[in-house]
Amino acid sequence: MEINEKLLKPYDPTNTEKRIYELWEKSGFFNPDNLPDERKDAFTIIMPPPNVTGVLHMGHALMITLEDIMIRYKRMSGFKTLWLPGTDHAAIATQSKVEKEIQKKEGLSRHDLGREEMLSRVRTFAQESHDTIVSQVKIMGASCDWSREAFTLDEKRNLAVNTIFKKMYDDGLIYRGNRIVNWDPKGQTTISDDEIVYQERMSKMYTFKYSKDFPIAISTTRPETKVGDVAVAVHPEDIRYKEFVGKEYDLEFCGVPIHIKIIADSAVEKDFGTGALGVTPAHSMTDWEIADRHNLLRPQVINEYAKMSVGGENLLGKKVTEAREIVAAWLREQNLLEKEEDVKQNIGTAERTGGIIEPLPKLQWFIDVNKPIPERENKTLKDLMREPFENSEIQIIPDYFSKTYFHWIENLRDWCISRQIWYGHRIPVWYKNEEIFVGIEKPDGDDWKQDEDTLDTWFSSGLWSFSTLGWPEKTKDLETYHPTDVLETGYEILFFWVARMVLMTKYALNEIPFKKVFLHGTVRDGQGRKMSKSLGNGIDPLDIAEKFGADAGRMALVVGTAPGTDSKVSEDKIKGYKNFANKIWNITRFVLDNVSEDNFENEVENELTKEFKKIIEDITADMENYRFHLASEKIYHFIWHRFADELIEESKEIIKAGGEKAEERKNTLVSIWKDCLKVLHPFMPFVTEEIWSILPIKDRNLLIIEKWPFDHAQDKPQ
RNA sequence: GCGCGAUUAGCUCAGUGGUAGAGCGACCCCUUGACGUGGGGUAGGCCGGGGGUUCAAUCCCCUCAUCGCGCACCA
Repeated sequence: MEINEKLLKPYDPTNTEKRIYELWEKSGFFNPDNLPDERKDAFTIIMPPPNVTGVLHMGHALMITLEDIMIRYKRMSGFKTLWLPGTDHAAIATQSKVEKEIQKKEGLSRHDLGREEMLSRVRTFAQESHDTIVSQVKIMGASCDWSREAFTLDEKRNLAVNTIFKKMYDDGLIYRGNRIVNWDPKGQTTISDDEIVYQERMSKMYTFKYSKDFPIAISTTRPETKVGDVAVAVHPEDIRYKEFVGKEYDLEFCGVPIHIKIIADSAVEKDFGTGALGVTPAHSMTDWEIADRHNLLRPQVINEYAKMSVGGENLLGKKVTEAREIVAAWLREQNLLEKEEDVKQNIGTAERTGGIIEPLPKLQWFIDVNKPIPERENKTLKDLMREPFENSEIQIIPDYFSKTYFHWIENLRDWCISRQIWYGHRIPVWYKNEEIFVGIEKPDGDDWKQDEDTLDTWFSSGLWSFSTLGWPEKTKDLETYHPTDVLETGYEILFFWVARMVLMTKYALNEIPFKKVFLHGTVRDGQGRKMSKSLGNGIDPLDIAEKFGADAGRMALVVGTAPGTDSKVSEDKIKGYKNFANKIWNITRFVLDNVSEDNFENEVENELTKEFKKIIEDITADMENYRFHLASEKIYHFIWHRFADELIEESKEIIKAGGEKAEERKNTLVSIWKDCLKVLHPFMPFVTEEIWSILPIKDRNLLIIEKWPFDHAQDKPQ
């Protein structure tokens, strides 16, 4: 057969991939509305929206690869496939990134710029970042429906956010309260428990008495907070202290008058330190809860800038770290210090700014996770998050992650959703004198002033599975594609995101958001280190696509990477799959070189095609069961080491000898090779599509909509 | 402290209740018209230790050790 000129040179992914992607986009097949035939069953994945904080990294590349594999496989299997892409405004992450840049380049803070100017700067940055991300997603070969693209902060999503906020407020699930929160003094905002990163540091533990006359010694690593103490708590069964419980003392501690009551509370560990806990309600989560139980005062002694807000000249206005030294020195001087020891301590820092978290009481908005919801059979939001996993409506892959999930739910506290930043969904609450209005839009009349705060970015992310489909409107999309089939994401955001999507979706629609959660691990460098800017060991997916082709990068990411486990990627590994792309290029050349167009028309069945059918059956089972790491390896292995190394090698003799056997062999090669390309297509879409376009097939479709070569509808209804 | 995972060839990792697998690397051979981005071959593993269940365990159970991760935190 006459050979296509392209095949005479080695495979060139760089030029091919771009052209092929345009071909797919033009075909319209990314959009399920345009798919041929009657397709009844939908298969839906909503893409976890990358943050508009910069560019894509290998983790995104893995996510896109896995989702694209699922979507392409299902599209070829006759499903009405929707893969809906989008991006996340990532409120605090994006704003703090832009703030840092402005600070660095212009020496200005956001307050120097003002709310409107700052927001406009952030929006510009977000737009640029968005454009970059979209082009990168395309380079990876993602067959997602761009006509339905969404953004967590666009108008439609804002309507969804405000609608559900109002609903939760009306149901009493959202409340405004003065409670202790995690305050980030550096970012000047609250953050949720999940945005805290604990760092181990050495610090000093001081054991001392408030005064000479006080009967009990206490231990602390934060003596400066002790000017805010209102009680000393001991365990109810601690005989050492029983006689003191109930007594009250008026003292002066480092120049500040304090009133201490001795109380018994079982939250206190008898064996820790002196077994007595100085209770500082305003600056410790545990102590706040103790104060709740014992009805204690909660004097605040530290302000939003992590400086002392009480005391005389010696303390007032001092940073907490300075105040710590001052109080310690005072204790030594007064001879009150009994012990001073070095201890390891986990210190909470803000994920985005690195600021040391200062627990403070603040007036904020919260979601109550323990309140019964009448229209949900009096279940709590916690219940709604837990149940779909308990009764297997939602399955996590790999399933051992469900244990981690349950563990997290158990420890869940009310979710603080208000943030003192500007970029994000503004809280849909308006105030006028003593009045408060919660609604989807600004109320009529003048003088209404909207709440200054914005919502935690995970609030809008939690709606993602249905806000993207048009909710609160009753759309056709919502009816067709919800609940979605798979949520594919990294295990590190199981709590941040997965749990919150379940919460929001169960609450808003009384449906699960997805049937399966497929978790992937972290992509590490060849030595197993996390890729990071500071280490400079990051691999840029774009460089990879440029150098080796996106197909090669995709294979390197997915072969052998079991769900939920971390993987290592090196350029060597990727290079191997570039070679593989070239291999199948040359296999095609051999096949076309040795067969005629007639061989493409002939049906054939023999031992070899039967053997191959078994392989496809096996691979299909892997695809159905989300074992893409095995499926990809199997087709790779078959093509290279069975088809090329053995079948082609022995074909040389057979074809040379000629006759009937030669013809049958040619038919066999063509038949198997066509199906190899189909099976490989979800993994290496570009090179397979390119080769498909070269094969002499009559009435050819694009490979993207060719039928998967195994009819599992009869064998394995999934 | 509680929980989860890992421990398999030199390296990176799959995998299965029935005499151990891949990729890369190493060594030897092949400069044969699809491809040297190639082909053929060789070496190399008491499948972390100990115990148990079983006719049979790398796989299931218990336990220990080491590493990693998550959560909670001790004030």
